[in-house]
Amino acid sequence: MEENERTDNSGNPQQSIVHVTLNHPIQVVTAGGLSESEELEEERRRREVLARRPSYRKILHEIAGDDQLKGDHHDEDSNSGLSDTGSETNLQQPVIPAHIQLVSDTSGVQTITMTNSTSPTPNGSTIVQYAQSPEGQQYFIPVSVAGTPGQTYQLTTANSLQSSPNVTEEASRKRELRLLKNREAARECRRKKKEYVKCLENRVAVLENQNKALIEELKNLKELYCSKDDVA
Amino acid sequence: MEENERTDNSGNPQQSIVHVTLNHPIQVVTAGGLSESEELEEERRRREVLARRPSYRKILHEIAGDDQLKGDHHDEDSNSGLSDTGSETNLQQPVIPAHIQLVSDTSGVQTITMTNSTSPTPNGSTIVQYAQSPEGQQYFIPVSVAGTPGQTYQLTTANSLQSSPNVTEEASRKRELRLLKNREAARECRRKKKEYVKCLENRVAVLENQNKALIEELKNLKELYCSKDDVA
DNA sequence: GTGTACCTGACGTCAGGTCTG
DNA sequence: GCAGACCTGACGTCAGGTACA
Repeated sequence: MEENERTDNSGNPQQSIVHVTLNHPIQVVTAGGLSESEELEEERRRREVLARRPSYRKILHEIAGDDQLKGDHHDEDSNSGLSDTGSETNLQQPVIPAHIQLVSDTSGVQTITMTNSTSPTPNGSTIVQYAQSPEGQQYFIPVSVAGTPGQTYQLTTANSLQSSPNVTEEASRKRELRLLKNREAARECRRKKKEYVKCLENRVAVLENQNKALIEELKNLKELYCSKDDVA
Repeated sequence: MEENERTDNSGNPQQSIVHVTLNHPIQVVTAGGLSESEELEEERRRREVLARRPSYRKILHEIAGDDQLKGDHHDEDSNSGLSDTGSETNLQQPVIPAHIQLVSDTSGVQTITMTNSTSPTPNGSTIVQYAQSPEGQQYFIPVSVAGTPGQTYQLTTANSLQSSPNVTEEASRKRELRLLKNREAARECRRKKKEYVKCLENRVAVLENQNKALIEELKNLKELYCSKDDVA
C-alpha cells in the first residue's frame, strides 16, 4: 500500500520534458459595451469544463480546437454553493482557467489570451541534492512530514543494505529526476495560479464598472421615462 | 543585520504558542438590492488600504473601529515583473482583504464577515534546511555546505567550536520557536488566501448575475419605452 | 536607527488526484 | 485495470517586507 518513495523501476533515463506547447495565442476581443450573451456563454462553458478540477490541457484543446466534446452538463453546476460565511462547502469552481489571460481595461474591452508554459528554462542547472549523506549514505531528509500523522518515510538507506550499490544509485537518480520534474511543474503551477487570481481580480473590477454603468443608464432611462409619463 | 539561520537539530520540547486571537466576528449586512454608492465606497476604501500590501490587522481595526486613518496612498506598488506572455496590464488591486468574507447570494445581499485563526496546533519536528542561491533559486543544503554567495548562513557546527553548548542550545531553541511560529503563520496565511480567492470567485459570479439582470431590465424598459413612444 | 514580531511571496517536497497509453 | 506522466493542494522553510516598541 502506497509505499511512498520507491520510485518506479523501469529504467528510463529520459530527460525530455515533453511539453505540449501549442503555440497559438488566441486573441478574442469581445468589444466594448456588452455582448453579454456571447461572453456569458463562453464563461459558462469554461466553468463547466473546469468543474472537473484538473488538467488545463483539456480546456486548451477544447477552446483551441473544437468545443463541447461531450458537453451538456450545464445545470446549476458551480453557481457558488457557499451561501454564508460558515459554509466550507468547498466545491471549487475556478471560473476562468489559469491558462487564459483575460485582460481588460476599465472600459469593458476584454482580451482573452491563452498562454502556455514555454518552459522558461530558468537556469537549466538546478543541481540540488537532497539529503545527501554525511557519511556516504544517502538518505533524504524528512523535510516536512506535513500534517498526516501516520507517515513513516522510509529512507533509501534501507535499500543499500541489501541491494547492490548500483541499484541504489539507479533508484536515487530516478528519484532525483522525478523531483526535478516536479519542482518545475510546481513552479509552473504557481505561475498559473497567480495569473488566475490576477485574472479574477481584473474581472471583478471590470464587472463592477459595467455594473455601475448599467445602473446609471437604467436610472437615466427611468427618469426620462417618468418625466415623459408626467407630460403625457 | 538579520539574525542568521543557525540550523541545528536539537529537538527541544518547547512549544508555547502565543496567539493573538482577537475574538469579534463582525457581521455587517448591507441589505439587498444595490446600495451601490455605499458598497462602492467601502470597496474603494478597502482596496486603498490594501495598496500597501501587508497586515490585515490594520484593516481589521479600521473596519471595526474608526476608518480612514490616513487614506490616500495608492501608488503603483511593486507591480511584479512578470510580463512574459504578452501585454499583461496587471494592475493589481486585491479588492477584498482575505480576512473578510464577503459572501453574497444571487439577489445581491452581501454579508461581510471577519474570521480569525483558531490555530490547530500541529506537530513539531522538521529538520531540514534550505539554501538559496543563484537568483531566487532555493536549494536544499546537504546539511553543512553553507556556501551561498550573498547569504550569511552561519551554521551551528561552526558555532559550537567557540561557544558553550549552552549558547548553542539557546540559539537552537530560539530558532525552533521561530520556525514553529512561522509554520503556523504560514498555515494561517494560506487559509486566508484561499478564502480570498473563493471570495473573488464568488464575487464574480454575483456580479455576473447582477449584470445579467440589469441588462434584462434595461432591455425591458427600453422596449416599453419604445412602444409607448409609438403610441404617443 | 535598532530590535522584535508578524505577514506573505516564492520555493521544493509530498500526497493524491486525473489522464493517457 | 495498470502504470506512468502530469497537475495541484497543502505543507514547512526562507527571505524580505511592514508595524510597532
